[in-house]
This record gives sequence, C-alpha cells and structure tokens, in this order.
Amino acid sequence: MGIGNLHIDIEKVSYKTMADEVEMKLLEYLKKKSFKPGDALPKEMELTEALGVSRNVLREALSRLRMLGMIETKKRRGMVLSSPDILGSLERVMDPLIIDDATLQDIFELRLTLEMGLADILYIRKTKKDIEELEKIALSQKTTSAKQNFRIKHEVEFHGKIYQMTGNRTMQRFQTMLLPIFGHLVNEEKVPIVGKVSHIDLVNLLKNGTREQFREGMRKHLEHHFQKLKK
Amino acid sequence: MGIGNLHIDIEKVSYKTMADEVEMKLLEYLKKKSFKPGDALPKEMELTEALGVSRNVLREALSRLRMLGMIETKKRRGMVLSSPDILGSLERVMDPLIIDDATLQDIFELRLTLEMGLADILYIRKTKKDIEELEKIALSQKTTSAKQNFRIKHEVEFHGKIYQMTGNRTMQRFQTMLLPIFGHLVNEEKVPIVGKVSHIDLVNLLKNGTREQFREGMRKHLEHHFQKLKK
DNA sequence: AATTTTAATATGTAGTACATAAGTATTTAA
DNA sequence: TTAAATACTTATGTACTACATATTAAAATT
Repeated sequence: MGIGNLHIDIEKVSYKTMADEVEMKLLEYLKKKSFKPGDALPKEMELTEALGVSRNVLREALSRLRMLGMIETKKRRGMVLSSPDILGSLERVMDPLIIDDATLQDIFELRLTLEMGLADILYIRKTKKDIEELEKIALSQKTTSAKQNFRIKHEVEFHGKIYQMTGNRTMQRFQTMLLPIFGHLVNEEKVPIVGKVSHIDLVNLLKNGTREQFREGMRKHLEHHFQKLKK
Repeated sequence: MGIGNLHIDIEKVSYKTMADEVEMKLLEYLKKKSFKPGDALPKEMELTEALGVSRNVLREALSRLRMLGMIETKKRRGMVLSSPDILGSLERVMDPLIIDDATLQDIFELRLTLEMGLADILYIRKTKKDIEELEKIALSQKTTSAKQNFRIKHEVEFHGKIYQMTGNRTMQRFQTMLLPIFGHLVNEEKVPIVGKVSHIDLVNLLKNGTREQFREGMRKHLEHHFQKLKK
C-alpha cells in the first residue's frame, strides 16, 4: 500500500458507524448460516435485540442489503433472503465523472481484455442468425457519416451485438455498463482513429475464419487502443 | 422478458419504498449537478426538507450511498462526494451459495473470457522479474500433491500472479472476487482433469513464445473448462 | 498574539408513535 | 355446515423527538 493513501485507509477502518458494523454482521450471519434464497429471516425487533442496536441503525443496514438485492421484505410477512442482483450496485456507481482516473483506465483495459477474450465463447455459441444480424448492423454503418458521435454509436451497436451473441446475460450487461466509461475516454481523442480491420471484416472472419483469425482481427480492430496503453 | 418473471418485475416497480425513491433521486442529483469528488453536499436537514421525507428515510438512502463509497460524512462537517469503490459492493454479494445458478455460470464464463483476453495486456506489461516470480510459483507446484484442494490453491496462486502482472489493480481485485465462484463450480467436478498445457509450459511460452502462442497455450490449459460450456 | 475555553452545529443513535399491508381469527349469513 | 364478510393481529414503513458526539467557530483568558 502506498504511503500516500495511508491516512485515508486508517480513517476508514477506525471510524465505523454502527450501521457499518451491523451490515457486516448481517452479511456474515447470512453467509455463515448458509441460508438459501427464499428462507425467512428474523424480524427486525429480534435482530435489534440480538445486536443491541436501535431499530434505526438496524434499518440502515437492512436498507443496504435491500439495495444489494440480498433481502426482500414485505409487510407483516417479514424478510426473506433472495438472490442478489450482482451488477445492480455496480450500475449505480458507473459514472465516469465520479470514478477516479486510475480506475477509469483499469476499466478501459478490462473491456479491452474482455473483447479479446470473447472469441472462444463466441465460436461455441455463434449461430447463422446472429451472424446475419451482425452483418446487417455492420453494413448499415458503411454508408453513414463519420462524425464522432455516430462512430461511437456504431461501435456500441456492433460490439453490443457481439456480446449478446455470447448468450451470457451477465457479460452483456456488464459490457453495457462499461460503455459510458469507454465513451468518456474515447471522446477525449481529438482525431478519430480507425482500425485497419473494419466491422465488416470482423463479420467475414466470423463467417469463414477460425477462432484465432477472428481474434487477430479483433486485435487489429482495437490496435489503436492497445497502442495507447502504458507500459 | 420471460413471462415467468413478470409478477416479480411488476412488484419491483410498483412497490418502492421512499428510501428507494430518495436513493434514486440523490444519485440523479449527484450525477446531474456534476459534482466532483471532494465537493460538499447539502446537510441532512436541507435534504429532508427538499425531498419532503423524514430524516429516517433520508438516512436509509444516504446509508446506501455511503456503502457504495459515493459519499463520506463527518460529524459537524457534513457530507462530501467521493470516488466510489466500484468493486466494494460487488464484493459483498459474491457468494456462490446466494447467487443463482445461471449467474454463477455467467460469472464462470466471464472469468474464462478474461483469462483468454489477458495475453495482449500481459505482453505489454510483463517484466523479467515478474516472469521469474511466476516461474518460481509454477516450479514449486511441480512436486506437490495432487489433492483437489491443493490443486485449486495452486491454480489460484498461479493465475493470481498473472493477473497481478497486468498491473491492473481493478482487474486483479475482480479476479480475486471471482475465485470463490470458480472454486465452487470446479469443486463439483468428481475427477480432477488436468490440462495438456501446464503452468510451467505457460511460463515458458511467456518467456520465449509470442502473444498468440501464449494465448493458445492458455486455451489448452483451460480446454476442459471450455469443453463443458453449453452451446 | 497565542492558547485555552466555551459555544454552536451537523451527524450518529435511541426511542416512541402511528400508518399500512397482509395474514389470522371470528362472526355472520345462506 | 360452509362460505363470505368482518374484525383483529402483526411486521414493516414512516415520522418525529431527544440526546450523544465530534468538530469547527467563536469567545475568553493569559
């Protein structure tokens, strides 16, 4: 850990509100007792007693778990454990204006990594229908203007379709969440750089080429992004 | 959307607590006003007045934002916007026992995708020192027992080092979070299957081989995982 | 002027009260 | 006797008050 962040970290561990503590204990409790989704949880009053805190504090902690989708509550019925929406909370904070620069860069690289790793699953799951749809998207972009905002829109559409073709909803959603970050960083480019491999080229590779060829195509398509990565 | 989930979704939108609403409005407010990290936010009482809710409800919403790392509060000083820890909330819910099976599978595939996409960044960032360390890890595993839990521990150590070599802290942390999921699914395998490309092979590829060769090695190393993916 | 003391203030915690929804039991009517 | 309507009970949701605590700002003291 860098010494520069020391004071921040120390404050973070030393100053914990009771809600923080209760949240932690509840998470621990839920995982330790190996509750399964659907299981009923103790009532608020029972928890306040067990934890020795006011209902107020407890509810702040419960509110967090509710946000995470870990619990659901109904009046009179009480609380039940549920399967959390793992990306829900991520969605809330994915704002390029709030996230620090280092993390933004990390996210940018994460997306590049995913993009390069897609080929394997793509070649397992791709269907004729999907490729046709992808081709339609690629062709529709051939004629349109080269303005910056259009270019980005096309990128989003095309690559979004590729993620969709993986059949992996989580991955697809994840990518959608990364888009604002990607757009934010790419928007800072003064001169739009076009890769040597176009969308149409990628479609053709997907049609006739091997997994490896497609991957190399994708690499060339993203080459200008990779060239900007710091060593 | 499948009809099977309809009633759930309808309930989710129709039954919103005021804390849900306030959380939404606050997030909107923070993003719209384009506050920057460090900026001071209105006091609780001002917010309760502006939103027309009790301090109780407001604090439940604020508690959520605090959990996300979006705001920090100090007594008397008030609240300030801060850069959220984007993976913090993800960390809380990453439990294979709670997450539904479809999502678990998605996460598993996500990790495979990342693993396959690592080569490009790895070949930009790899250093002699890192490779030596990785080699040390790989060699130390050669002689050890083949018991299941040991094998997984080795996998974690080796692949963890590779992620570390990317220099991408977010990616590294993300991978660490995915491990329990990975372990959970792999643990279900009755017979441990060993890939044709070992860790030592991968190290040698990293030393002398090209990006593409390394990637193909990784693919072979993970082959048995890929073979189990459903079409 | 510098230091100490005091006051003010915003968040943190506790507790009470009541609203609301949703089961549960009871009463009523056919 | 059974079905429907009614009243009751209960757990969560919301509001409000009170006070603790930490920290900044102001005042008083040396």
